[in-house]
Amino acid sequence: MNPIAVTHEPLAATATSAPLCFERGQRIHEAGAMGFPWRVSRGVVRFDTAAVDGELSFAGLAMEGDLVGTEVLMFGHFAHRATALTPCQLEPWPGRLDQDRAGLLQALARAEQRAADIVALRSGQAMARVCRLIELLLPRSATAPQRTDLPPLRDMAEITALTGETVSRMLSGLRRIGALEPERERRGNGSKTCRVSRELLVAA
Amino acid sequence: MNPIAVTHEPLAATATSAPLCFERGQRIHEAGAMGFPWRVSRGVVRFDTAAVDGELSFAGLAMEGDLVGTEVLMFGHFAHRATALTPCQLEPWPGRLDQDRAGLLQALARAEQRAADIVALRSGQAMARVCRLIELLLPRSATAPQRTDLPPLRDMAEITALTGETVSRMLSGLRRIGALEPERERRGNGSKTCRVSRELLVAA
DNA sequence: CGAGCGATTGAACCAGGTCAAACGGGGTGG
DNA sequence: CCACCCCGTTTGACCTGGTTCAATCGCTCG
Repeated sequence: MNPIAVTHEPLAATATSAPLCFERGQRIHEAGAMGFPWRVSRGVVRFDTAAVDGELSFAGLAMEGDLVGTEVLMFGHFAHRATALTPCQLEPWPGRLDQDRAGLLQALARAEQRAADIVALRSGQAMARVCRLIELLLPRSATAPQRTDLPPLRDMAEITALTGETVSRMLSGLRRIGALEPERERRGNGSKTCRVSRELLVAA
Repeated sequence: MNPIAVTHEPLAATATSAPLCFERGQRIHEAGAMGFPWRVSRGVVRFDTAAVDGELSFAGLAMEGDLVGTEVLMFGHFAHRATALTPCQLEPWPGRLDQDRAGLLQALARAEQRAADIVALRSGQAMARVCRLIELLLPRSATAPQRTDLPPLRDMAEITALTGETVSRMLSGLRRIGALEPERERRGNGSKTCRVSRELLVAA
């Protein structure tokens, strides 16, 4: 559908220097597949890992500036499945193959920060978790309009360790107090753009 | 008490090449303090970070082989408070200051693994979480006796996102079925060494 | 001995899970 | 064009696992 978006195989093989775009829900790479590391230049990426029982389960997020799949430089294949949680854009990393110590250090610090974020996303009351998640999904630039394509309920539920029903109830609550407003003009895919009021969000 | 253990200040300043030992509960470094990165050679370290409200809250774990405080190489100070969750031993990292790309890559992969572990520690039923935590605290070597100094209830509660009361009930349950057995001969500090049956643990 | 603190246990409560029904919108086939 | 289906979402009613509050215990240290 999106002419820019392509499937994993060719892009992983070419490691072109052009950034690549993915739509909400699109697979970026499969666990165990081979490829190269990426850097998220826009959007949010979801990781899933194979649990002991073989089931894939939520394992983490990567956001603007984070690296994706650095483990291929060690193990030769991706440890997690990566999916676009919001429309997002990735660029090959490192741009040049010289040893990028500073980049790695930064990635390490970011990874730890991200881990702390995720712990926070799964702690506390249901409403607070959902609000934190929405906040995380808002575009980083403060000037940008506060609107976002919310991921499917199922994703939000797995990320916050709640059930879909509970997330739905929380979203309803947010709509009721005006913190969240559905926008007309839905695109062909199931995405539902919402206008978000940051103030009401943190208040809720 | 332990003659090997020393407080944070001197060791952070010296960055000696000798490994350092900490007892259960001992502070390793404070958030915001200056110092050098470490590598955990034995035991488990707990991180706490200042939340938005200024409160310190659980943010992660570092286990055997993980790096601690690499962010000082970027920011000049520690991002988290680090505390010894079990008796543990740290060594300065890197041993030599040449660019250790492989080490950094490994650290990155480990950090992601750790993040996934922690997500797992805070998901699912209370009993399962407590069991997973205990398993994580067991010494890594398969040959070693399956015993461990359990951290204070308060720590276990914060790590698993449960209450102290619930953790206590779960531990009582594990003792009842013989998966956990308190050992006599308690040391001076509050530590309670326990014998653990891995089989019964995973069964519970 | 008594103070203090963590751990344990009990009882009541409630936030969120579970189950089930209904809704809505997009796609498909007639 | 409409009928139908599919699937994600919404909403309600009920249930329960874990929290909360509180009382007690046990150990350590003054």
